Amino acid sequence: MGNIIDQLAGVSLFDGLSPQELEALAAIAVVDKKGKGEPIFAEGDEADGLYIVLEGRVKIFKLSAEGKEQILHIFGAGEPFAEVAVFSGTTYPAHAESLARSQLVFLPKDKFVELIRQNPSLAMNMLASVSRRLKQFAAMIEALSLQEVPGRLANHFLLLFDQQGTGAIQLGITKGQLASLLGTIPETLSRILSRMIKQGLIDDQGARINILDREGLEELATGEKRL
Amino acid sequence: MGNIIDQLAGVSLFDGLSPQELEALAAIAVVDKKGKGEPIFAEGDEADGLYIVLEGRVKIFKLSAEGKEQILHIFGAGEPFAEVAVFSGTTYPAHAESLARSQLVFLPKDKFVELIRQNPSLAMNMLASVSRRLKQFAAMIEALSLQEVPGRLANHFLLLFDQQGTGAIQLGITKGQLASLLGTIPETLSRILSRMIKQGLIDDQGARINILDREGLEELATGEKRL
DNA sequence: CGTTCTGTTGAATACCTTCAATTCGCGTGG
DNA sequence: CCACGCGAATTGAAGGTATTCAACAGAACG
Repeated sequence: MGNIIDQLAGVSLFDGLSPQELEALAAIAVVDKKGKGEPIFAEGDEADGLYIVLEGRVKIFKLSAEGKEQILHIFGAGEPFAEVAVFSGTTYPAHAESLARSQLVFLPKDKFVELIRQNPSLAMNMLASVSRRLKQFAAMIEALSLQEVPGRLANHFLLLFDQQGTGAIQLGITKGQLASLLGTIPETLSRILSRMIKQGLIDDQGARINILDREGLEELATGEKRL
Repeated sequence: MGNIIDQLAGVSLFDGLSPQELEALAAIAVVDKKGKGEPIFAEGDEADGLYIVLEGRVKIFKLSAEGKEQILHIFGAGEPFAEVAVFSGTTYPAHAESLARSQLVFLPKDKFVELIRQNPSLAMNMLASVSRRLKQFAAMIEALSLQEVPGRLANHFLLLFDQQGTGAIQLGITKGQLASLLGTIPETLSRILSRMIKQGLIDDQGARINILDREGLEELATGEKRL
């Protein structure tokens, strides 16, 4: 199917690959569809390869003994995940679940490693991708350890603001998921949102948040001020 | 200096490289010595390359606005750090400081990237290294978000137990540094240690800790029990 | 129109941090 | 060799932030 090749060509991880190389990729690719809420793999599962999201959304998360979840990442179209599985260890280090009707590409470990070996550009792209991920995780550790929930939330809003270029932010996920992404629980998030509203920092319209006072959020994020 | 080549040959990141390749590495390597407490780079500094610890210890850490520090990693002999700088972004994402009299090798970004391009094995080794790091960070996020300090500490002890293969653990760092690594402060660590002692889980001899009840620590780490 | 999932709010509690005061350990200099 | 001094570690009391548990409101969905 030329279709798969076209879709792979749009994945930034594969930027700079020749048509032949893309074809080699497509040759080993397996398309997989998942419904909303359907698990993709569980932590500890045998790791046979990595995935790329063609369509939909996927969450990567850890679970505590008591069932609390910490979302590590939410991936959308064009993003690869579980690359770690290919290069380190034999099992997946976290859970993956589809958040919507999704279309995925699975690339088997062994064959993919061969392609990387033969392909310096692909290797560099992989390194860039994993390194970016590492930086994001470092920022997450910093946030969890050195900031309180209001600061983390303010940070998140500012990030979305910059990404979306508008004061009318789309969360893109439920508030419960946002709480889990920030390392807290829905109740706490709800309380902090209402405090932010009371102070005129934001306006809450459900899945859309309006940034009313960017300055104020920045002061929260840097710890200069508190709610 | 053949000396440098020998030392680089002992670095696992360079496993599988031919003598010529090692020589090419040595040709671009710059040796650097740092004293105890001396900064190596600061977060936000222009990132020109990566480092390898030949001797000594280096801590990588984030700082909060109020000056609290979160240690991300402590590296010893043979370990590379700041690889991220080479592949993603132009500035270092955290601070680095020497914890002892250290000898470092600096590898300039541009030249090192060239070597990777020409060297699939080196690329694979780099990918494995960064991926391992990513897994460690994921575990750290999990710990910070889903475990309380006693659980994190128990986990850390169990890790050292397995690494060192003996119940007489050497911390290798000060308790203050351990606190920062676990995302807490010395006072809290101290209190929890004394509770662990009271319950007969461990015995505290300063820089050495004796594991008296591995089972009990595991129950703490999994959340089955609390202090 | 009812059922279910998501989100909100309140009260009580738990955990960790902050601040302050000692104590301990150890290297340095007398 | 001992005494001093300084940083590291410990301990206590008070306070703050986030979680837990429970009840309820609201939105989404069939």
